[in-house]
Amino acid sequence: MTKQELPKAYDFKSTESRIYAMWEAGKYFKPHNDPNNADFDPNVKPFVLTIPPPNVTGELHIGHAMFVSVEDLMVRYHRMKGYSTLWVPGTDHAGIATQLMVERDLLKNEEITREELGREAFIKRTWDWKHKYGGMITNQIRRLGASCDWDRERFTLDDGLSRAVREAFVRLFEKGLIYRGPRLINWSPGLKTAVSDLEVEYSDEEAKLYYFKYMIKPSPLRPSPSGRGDGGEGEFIPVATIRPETILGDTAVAVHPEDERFKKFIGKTAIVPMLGREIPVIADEYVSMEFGTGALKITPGHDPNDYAIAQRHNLPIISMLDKEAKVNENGGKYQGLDRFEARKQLWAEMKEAGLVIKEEKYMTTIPRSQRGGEIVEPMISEQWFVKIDPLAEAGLAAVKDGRIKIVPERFEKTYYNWLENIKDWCISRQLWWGHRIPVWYCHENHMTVTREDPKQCATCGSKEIRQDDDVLDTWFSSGLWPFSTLGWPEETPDYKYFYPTSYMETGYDILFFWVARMIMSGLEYTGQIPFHTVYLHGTIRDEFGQRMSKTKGNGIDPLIIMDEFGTDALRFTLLVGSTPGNDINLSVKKVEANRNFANKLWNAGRFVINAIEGIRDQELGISSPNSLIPNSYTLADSWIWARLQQLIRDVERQFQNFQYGQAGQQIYDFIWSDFADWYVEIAKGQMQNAESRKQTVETLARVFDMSLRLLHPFTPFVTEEIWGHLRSAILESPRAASDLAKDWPNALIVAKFPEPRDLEGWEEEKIADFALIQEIVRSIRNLRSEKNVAPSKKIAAFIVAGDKTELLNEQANVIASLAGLDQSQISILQSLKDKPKDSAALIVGSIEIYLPLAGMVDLANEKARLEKELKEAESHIQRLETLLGSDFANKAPAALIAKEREKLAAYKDTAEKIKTQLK
RNA sequence: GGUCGCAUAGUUCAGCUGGUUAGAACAUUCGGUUCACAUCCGAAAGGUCACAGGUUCGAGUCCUGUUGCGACCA
Repeated sequence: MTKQELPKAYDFKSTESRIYAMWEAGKYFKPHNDPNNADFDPNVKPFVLTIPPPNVTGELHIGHAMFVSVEDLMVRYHRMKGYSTLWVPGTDHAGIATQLMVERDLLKNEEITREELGREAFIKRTWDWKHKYGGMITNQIRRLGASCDWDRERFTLDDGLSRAVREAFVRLFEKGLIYRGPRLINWSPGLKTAVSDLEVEYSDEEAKLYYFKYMIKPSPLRPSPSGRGDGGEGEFIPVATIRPETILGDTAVAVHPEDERFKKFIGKTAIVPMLGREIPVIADEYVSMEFGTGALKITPGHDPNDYAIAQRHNLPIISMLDKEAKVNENGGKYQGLDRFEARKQLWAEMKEAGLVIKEEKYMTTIPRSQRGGEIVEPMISEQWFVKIDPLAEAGLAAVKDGRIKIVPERFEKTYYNWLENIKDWCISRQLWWGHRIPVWYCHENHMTVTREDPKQCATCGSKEIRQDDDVLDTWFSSGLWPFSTLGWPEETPDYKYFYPTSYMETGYDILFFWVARMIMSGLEYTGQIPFHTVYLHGTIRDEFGQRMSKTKGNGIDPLIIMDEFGTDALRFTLLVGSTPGNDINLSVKKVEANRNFANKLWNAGRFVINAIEGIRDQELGISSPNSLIPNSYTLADSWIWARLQQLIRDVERQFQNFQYGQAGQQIYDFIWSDFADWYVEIAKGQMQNAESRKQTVETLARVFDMSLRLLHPFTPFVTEEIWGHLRSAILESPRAASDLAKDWPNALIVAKFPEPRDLEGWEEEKIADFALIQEIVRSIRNLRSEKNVAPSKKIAAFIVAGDKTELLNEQANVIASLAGLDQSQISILQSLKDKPKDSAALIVGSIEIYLPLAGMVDLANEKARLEKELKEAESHIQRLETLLGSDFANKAPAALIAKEREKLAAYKDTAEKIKTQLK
C-alpha cells in the first residue's frame, strides 16, 4: 500500500469491524498457552479476567462501555506483556428483569399472563426470547473492541453453570449452611416474590405520621370525646405510626422502661382498635422516649425492628397481608382490601370511634423495590436462606490478610463494614426464570436434596415427589462466575490452569451484590480466592454530574457515540477521564476531542509512512548502513528517544498502580506535543539532509512504533490499523529502515509492550539542551505574535549564546525553521559588544536574542516589556534568596538545594542581562 | 444517625509516596492557504488550590476543625 491510498482523515467506520474480524480470525483473543493443547506449558503465567456478565437480553449502555474499556485495557496490556491471557465472556439470565420483559411482551402481543400460559410453556417462551435477543449485547460488546475468547463464552443458565449451581446448593445444604423457614423478608407485592435486603432501596419521602389512642383495659371502647380520663373514661397510650393499616397486625404496645409517663401501663392490656384484640403493654429499651409519642406499636409480622422486639418478648406474630399486599383473614372486616385502601378505611373508622389524635406530615425513608419501584412490604414468608456468618468470616479474612486487594483501597472499609453486619441471605425467588431449587418433597414432606434429579424420596422411597417451586436468586449463580465459567465443579484443564483468576473489574455499585458474594463463594466452594485484585470503577454521569436516567433523558447512548466518533474515541474518553472508584462526568465534547486525537495519530502515521516510503527509491547519498553510529544522532533524535524512555517508565509505573487515566494522558501528551509538534517538525528538516535522512526516518519509525504499542490498549482499532501500514511500509523498504521490523509479529495486538530500560546517563543533558531550544523557539514565536509579524515572514536574528554557542550553532537550523527565522541571516555569537540597533531583545536564561525588526520596534514598548520581565526575574530571585537563606539550606536534600541555587544563578544572569538592555 | 468521598482556570477534570513558575481538554481572544493533519498550526488570557488552624525548612498534597455537595449503610 502506498501513501496515496491512505485517506487524509482516519475513517473508523471502514476500519473497526474489519480489524475486529482480523483479530478474531487470527485467534489473537485466545490464550497463547492453552491447557487444552498438546504444547501446553504449565509454567507460563496466565492472566485471567471474567467479564461481569450483562443481562442476556439487555442492551448496551454506557456502564457496559466503561467496564469493557477498562477490562480490555487490562487484558491487552497483559497480553502484550507476554502473559497467557484469557478474558472469559458471558451473560447472565437476570431472573426478574428477563421474566418481566417476557411477561410484558406476552401481555402486549397475546394478552396472556404467564399464569395462563403455565410454567413450562412460559419457560420455553423465555428461552425463545433469549435465543432471539441473546446475541445482541455480546455483539455490541464486540463493537467496543473487547478481546475476549468467544469460544469460552458462558451463560448462567447453560448446562455447565447449572450443574455448578446445583453442586453449590447441595454442598451448602449438606454442610447445614442452607435452611428453609418462615422469616421476615422483603416482599415485592407487584412481582410477587421475595427479594434480598440488597434489592431494596430506601428513599426519603414525605409521608404522614398518624397519632392515635391505644386504649387500656379495662376501659370503655369508646372514650368520651372530651378525652381526659376521670372516672368512667378510659386511659390510653398515644401512639404514632406511618402505616396505620398494620395496626391490624399489632401484638403489643411497647414503652421505654424508664418512661415516667407510661410506666404505670407496663404489664397492662391494650385493645387493638376496631378489632378488639387484647395485647400486652411491654417495656423495651429499644423504644425512644423522644420519638413520636414515646410509645411504639409492635407489628412483628410487618416490621423488622418489631420482629426483633417480638422475639425478645416471645410475642405472637400475626401476618395481616397476603401475597398481593391485600388484607387477609386476620384483618377482620378489612379482609380483601388493598394495603393502602385498608389504611384509609381503618383510619376513617378510627376517627369516628374517637381514637384518632392527629395527623402530621413527616419525612421518612420508604423501602422500595430496586426493580419495580413499588413499596416493599416486610412480611413473614417461608423462604430459603444461606447461613452467611461462616462465609462472611472467610470473606473478611481474605481481604484483611491481603490475599485480596481492593483498588481503590478505601472500599476495603466499606467491604468490611458490610460483611461485619451481614444478615442471612434470602436466596429463593418466586419466579420461573432461573435455577430451580434442587429440593424435592414427597407427600410426607420429606426433603430430597440431590445433584441429579431424583426418582424417589430419599427418606420414604415414595415415587410421588415434586420439586420446590422457587428459583434461586440470580446472584447466587453469578457468585460462582469466576470458577463456574472455567468448568467447576469439574477439574477441567481450564479450571486447573486459569483459576484463581487475576483481577475482578467492575463498578463499585455491585461490591456487595456481586464481588463480596464471589469472594465468599470462591472461598467456600474452591477453597481459594477467586481473584487477587478487585478494581472498582465509578458511575458514569452526564456532563453536569447528574446520574443518567431514562426519565431525565440525559443518557448517553454508547452506540450513537461510537457511530459518530468511533470506538477508540469513546474508550479513550472513558479511560482517561476516570480515576479508580470515582464517578466520571462524560460529555460528548470530550469524546469529540479524542476523535481528533485518533485523527492526529492517523496523520502522524501517514507522515512517518510517507517518510519511509519516500526513502525507498531514492539515492541515499553518503548514508550507508555503516553511517549509523550513535554519536551521529542529532539532539532532537536523542531527545525524543530519551523522552520516550521516560514515558515508558512512567507508563509502566502507572499501570502497576492502576493509574490508567494518568498513563493514557501521558501517552497522549507525548504523541501530540513531543512527537508531532516538535520531533516531526524537526524531522522534516533533518530529512532534507542526506546525512541525517536515514537515521531520522528510523527514529521516526522506532518512536512511532513504540508509541502505538503503548497506546494500543487504550485505542486498539486506530493503533492496529496504522501499525499495520507502518509495518508493511518498513518491510517493503528494507534500505530505509534496515531490519527494524524483522521480529514484529503480524498484528499489534500481540506485539511486545515496551519494557522500561535503565537510564544510560546521557539523557538528562540532552533533555535539558532541548528544553533550552524549545524555550528559545517559544520566546521568538511569542514575540513575533506580539509584534504581529506575519507567520510567513522570515526574519533575521543575532543570538548571543555565551557557553551555549556550540550547542546553538548546531541547532541553528532547527531554531530557524521552528521560529520562522531566515537561515542565511542568523548570527550566533559568543558575545557581542554593542547591541544591534532597531532590535527587539529577548532574554532566555543566559541567552540574548536580538530580532532586528526595523520599523516595528517601539522603544517605549520594548522598555515596558523588558521591565515586566525583569520584575518577574527579580521576584524569583527574591523568593529563592529567601528560601536559600532559610532553614531550607540546612534541612532539604542536597540535590534539591543545588538545583535551587542553580536556578537562582540563572535568574540573576537573566536579570543582569535585562538590566544591560535597559541601560 | 454511622461510614466514606469530593471541593483546584468560565466548564469538566489531572496532580501517585510533601520539593520547578499548580497542568490538560473544552470554551474565550489574537494570528495563520507551513508540502501528515483546519478533526489542524502558532500565540495569549484565565487560579487566594472551599474556609480556619496545625505539623514541616517547605503543604494543592499530611493532621484537626468548619462549611457546602454527593454516595453508601442504617
